[in-house]
Amino acid sequence: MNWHDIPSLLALRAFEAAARHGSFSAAARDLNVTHAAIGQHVRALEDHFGLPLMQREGRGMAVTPDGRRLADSLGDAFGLIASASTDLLDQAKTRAIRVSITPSFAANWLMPRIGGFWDAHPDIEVELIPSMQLIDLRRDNIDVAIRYGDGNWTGVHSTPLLSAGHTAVAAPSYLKGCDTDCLADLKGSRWLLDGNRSEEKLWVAQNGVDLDEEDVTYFATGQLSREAALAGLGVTILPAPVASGHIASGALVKLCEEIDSAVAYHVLTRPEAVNPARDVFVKWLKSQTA
Amino acid sequence: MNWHDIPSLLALRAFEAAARHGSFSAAARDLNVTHAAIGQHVRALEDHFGLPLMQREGRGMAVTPDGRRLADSLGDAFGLIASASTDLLDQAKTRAIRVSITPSFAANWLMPRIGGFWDAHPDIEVELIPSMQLIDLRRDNIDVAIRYGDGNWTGVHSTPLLSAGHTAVAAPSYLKGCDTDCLADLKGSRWLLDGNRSEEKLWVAQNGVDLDEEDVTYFATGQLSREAALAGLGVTILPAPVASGHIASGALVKLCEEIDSAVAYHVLTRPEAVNPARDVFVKWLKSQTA
DNA sequence: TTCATATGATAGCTAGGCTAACATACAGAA
DNA sequence: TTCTGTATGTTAGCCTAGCTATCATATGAA
Repeated sequence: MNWHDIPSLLALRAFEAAARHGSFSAAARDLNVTHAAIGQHVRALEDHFGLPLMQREGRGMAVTPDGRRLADSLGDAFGLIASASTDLLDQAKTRAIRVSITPSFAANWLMPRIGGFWDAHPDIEVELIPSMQLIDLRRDNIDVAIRYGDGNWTGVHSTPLLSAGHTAVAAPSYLKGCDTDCLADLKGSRWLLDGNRSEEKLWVAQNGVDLDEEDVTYFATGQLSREAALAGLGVTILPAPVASGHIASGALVKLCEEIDSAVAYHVLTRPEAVNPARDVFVKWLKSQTA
Repeated sequence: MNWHDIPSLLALRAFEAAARHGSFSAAARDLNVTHAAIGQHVRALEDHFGLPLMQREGRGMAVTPDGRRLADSLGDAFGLIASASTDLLDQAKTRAIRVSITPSFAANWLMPRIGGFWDAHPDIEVELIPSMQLIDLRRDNIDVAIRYGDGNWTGVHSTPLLSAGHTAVAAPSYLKGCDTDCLADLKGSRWLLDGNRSEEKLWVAQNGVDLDEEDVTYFATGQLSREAALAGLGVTILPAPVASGHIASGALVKLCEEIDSAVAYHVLTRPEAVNPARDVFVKWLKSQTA
């Protein structure tokens, strides 16, 4: 396709609108520009083709036979473009929004609540994608990601969803009635920690417990350390939203909780991506923590 | 047609080229932009539609099924636009170029020569439009105008074609052998002048003849005054190119001629209008005065 | 004649489109 | 395995195509 002989697509669009309306002013209103812009485009096309396309007729403009032929072809072409665009937008509206969440957050916070979203929005399908890492929203085609941290990530828009201070918990069977007021009271316990979470070790150290002098077992994932605690094997540390579910069910007991934590669960999105359904879901997420 | 839901036409063009080539770099070469421009456009479209359109595949890019559907529609649409544009350009190439000339210039300078142009360029049709006034090239759909004056017109490109100093002439039958060296020698003659040409009166006055003391008849048009002179009724003043034809035929005798005149015949065009045939004709016009 | 609404013309503004430059990734040749 | 050519990814910053604002003239209805 030799684009050299084809004039400005914006000029062609302006001309097609002017020809369809028989008026520069009406075309301007249609395209949200001034009549001057339409006029300039049409003149430029007449210069490019070396033929008059429209001419004055009273207050409006009449299309010449040459102009009529061009306008008809352009109408067909832009009609195809409009149809293809609309079809794709409709298709995008029907696809599930892809949400990346950590497995623990999904199990303990989101799943218990997602039924409410489905009830309220049966027209919006949500595809939950468990993932442990911070992903690339664009490359991985993710609409929303929920991640635990300080929210200071580049390239995405992040808003805090809910606070997630560290919480020390253990199974009732492990505690056997032991009383605790602070982390230091837990000295001598068996610690079950996620080897990846240096923040947890820091929190414990900052609260009077030297982990180097404690009985600590490090697990490859937080899920494994959590399951070990649920089995009554010792004390573990969970983010508050994850812990709350287990505590409510009585499977774990809250021993000590971090107040005013800098870390939280955040909602990550790409604002340049237009997606109304994604926006509805994010709004619902935030309504669950109000 | 709701243009609000339709993304940038330039972005759609970039995407169609990338899809057709399976490569940002090849599309860039096709459209004479950088691969970065293509990449940005495709990403912007993916954000607009909320769907991936192309994805990495080794060194090139593969089109997704959604992208393929869009690309096919765009290919059809841009094909229509290309066809319509090319057809109109071809049509413009075949139409006659419209040349506006004054009747006297046509009769005395152009018509004796135009046969040479037709012989050299049988493929270019020239439509001669006699007109007395300076016209609006665009409004009147004129490709070339040839006009007499100082060339200082706004809104058009003018280049001098041939000098056109004033020339005093009379029929041999009127002169009856009278000898002249300058205009002053013509005192006492009957002057036949175009009432519209104040420049001619000025020239005569500047060369020693007070027309207020002469026998002067003013005509409504230059043609009438010229025909009166051809009939032997007196002395008239013509632009040199108009006079030269009559002098060569012996119908008129040159009495006195203006040297280094500021006025000339000029070729007027609109450079913003693209028209190769017009350019060929203008080039030929200038070759006739080299 | 007056008034509303059209197009014509153009100086000047601005943001969409692009480039330049540097990055990483892929694939084939040596 | 290494090197090289060529692909895409990213982004700061430039710039001109596209537009607006403004004032002009022209048209047609009241």
